[in-house]
Amino acid sequence: MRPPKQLSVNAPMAKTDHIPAPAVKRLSLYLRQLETFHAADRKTVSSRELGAVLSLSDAQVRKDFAYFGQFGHPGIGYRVLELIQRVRRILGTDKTSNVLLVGVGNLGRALLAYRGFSQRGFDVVAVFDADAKKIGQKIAGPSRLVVQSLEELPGVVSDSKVRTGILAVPATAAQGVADIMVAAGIRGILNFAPTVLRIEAGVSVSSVDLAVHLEQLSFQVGPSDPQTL
Amino acid sequence: MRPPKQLSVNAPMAKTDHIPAPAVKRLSLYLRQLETFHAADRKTVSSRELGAVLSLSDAQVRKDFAYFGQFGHPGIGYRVLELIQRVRRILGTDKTSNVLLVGVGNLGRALLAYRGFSQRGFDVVAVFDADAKKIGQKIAGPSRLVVQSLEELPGVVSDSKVRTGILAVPATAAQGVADIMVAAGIRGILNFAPTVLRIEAGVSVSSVDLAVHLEQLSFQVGPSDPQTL
DNA sequence: TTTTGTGAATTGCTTCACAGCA
DNA sequence: TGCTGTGAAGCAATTCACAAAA
Repeated sequence: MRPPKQLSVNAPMAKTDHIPAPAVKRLSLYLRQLETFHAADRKTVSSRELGAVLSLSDAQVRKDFAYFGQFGHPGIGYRVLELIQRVRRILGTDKTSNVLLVGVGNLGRALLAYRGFSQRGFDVVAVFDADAKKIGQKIAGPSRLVVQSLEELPGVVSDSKVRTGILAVPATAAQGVADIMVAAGIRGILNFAPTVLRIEAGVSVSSVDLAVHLEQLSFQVGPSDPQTL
Repeated sequence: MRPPKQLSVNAPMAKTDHIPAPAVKRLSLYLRQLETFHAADRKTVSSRELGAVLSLSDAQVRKDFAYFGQFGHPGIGYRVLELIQRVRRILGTDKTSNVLLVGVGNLGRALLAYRGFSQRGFDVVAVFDADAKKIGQKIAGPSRLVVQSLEELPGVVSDSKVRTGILAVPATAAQGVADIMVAAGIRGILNFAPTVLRIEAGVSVSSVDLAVHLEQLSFQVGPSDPQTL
């Protein structure tokens, strides 16, 4: 299955045969764990170790990386720092990218205060809200962001080359704001509103529904009232 | 090297042969959509319609429900209200359940203000933080909650029959707090800290890593700088 | 040795297609 | 007719197992 495809100075992401979505999801988890290993000064790690921490088989780990090229060193394992850099490149987070946020309610403010985004290469460069009372408000913290009107969104997208937007508005407003984002040129939306967005093909949507996660737990934990039908 | 296989789900319904995890996930999405249909006064819905909204095949929808029993009516479809009730029972959200939250930072406050939880049958009955300065603070809103010390957590768990906890603390504190939760009898943890929790079998964990979702989008959208190595 | 990378085998999930019922 | 429920088929993802490399 592998033609003599040496990847040295070539092949940025050449082999996009077809990558399972679950593998891409795990890539983020590997990256996070690799960064933990790096912080602990580990130089190399084997597929077995990395898998054990994440409750995955060693074969799973190796196959996931193999979708993207040759990353490991037989007899040694994977070099932590090298693998971090290559995974970041695959995910497109090796360079910081600009994102915008719409919806400065409780959730929006929490997301703005969340340090994890900038640590992982995402920089919130503009904030919008539909509520006229919020426009002009300064966001607490070092960001110096000021809440802008939605009307200014298209201009910001083209000026700042923003490709990704975070949607933290009520469910009833989500579709309308999403339409504005897409029309302005946004190519990916991280949606926190508990509703289905209808979006044209070519634009990616990732939805996070907090209640859904609690329901999944509820199912796994089982009914508190074990009999009953 | 096999990942641990826990989960001894005690069968609430007769036919708990083995249910695919993706099917359970979709159940939450079906429920949300059914509630939307109900709000629009729809009395029945076919697998085709329900699937179309969620971008799923009709067969997928029927098979998912079939894992749990006979829900539909040939020639009619599914009765919306009846299906809502049965899905809620399956997920264990037909009766409100008590949950607790640890970590009253930005994210924790946003989660406390999120109405979605109570709408879906979850009631946050207690809030904890490790920071002595926060203990005793009242939480804004109608809940009348007061931030408590972690030392009081075990008592609250047994008194209020809390089985689920939301973890909204920094990554460095997450494992320690999780251990306290588990020791106190918590059976399910919704974890917002970007770290892997090591938890004994029999306790479920669902992790939400906000940065991971952005990374997935980043991969799907592709590099902003398409050439380059 | 240890450990990767990968074809082959296996497991699991989704779709197909149709019997049966309203 | 319209639609569900379900075995069978098809496809996708995971695990197995081993050659090759250090």
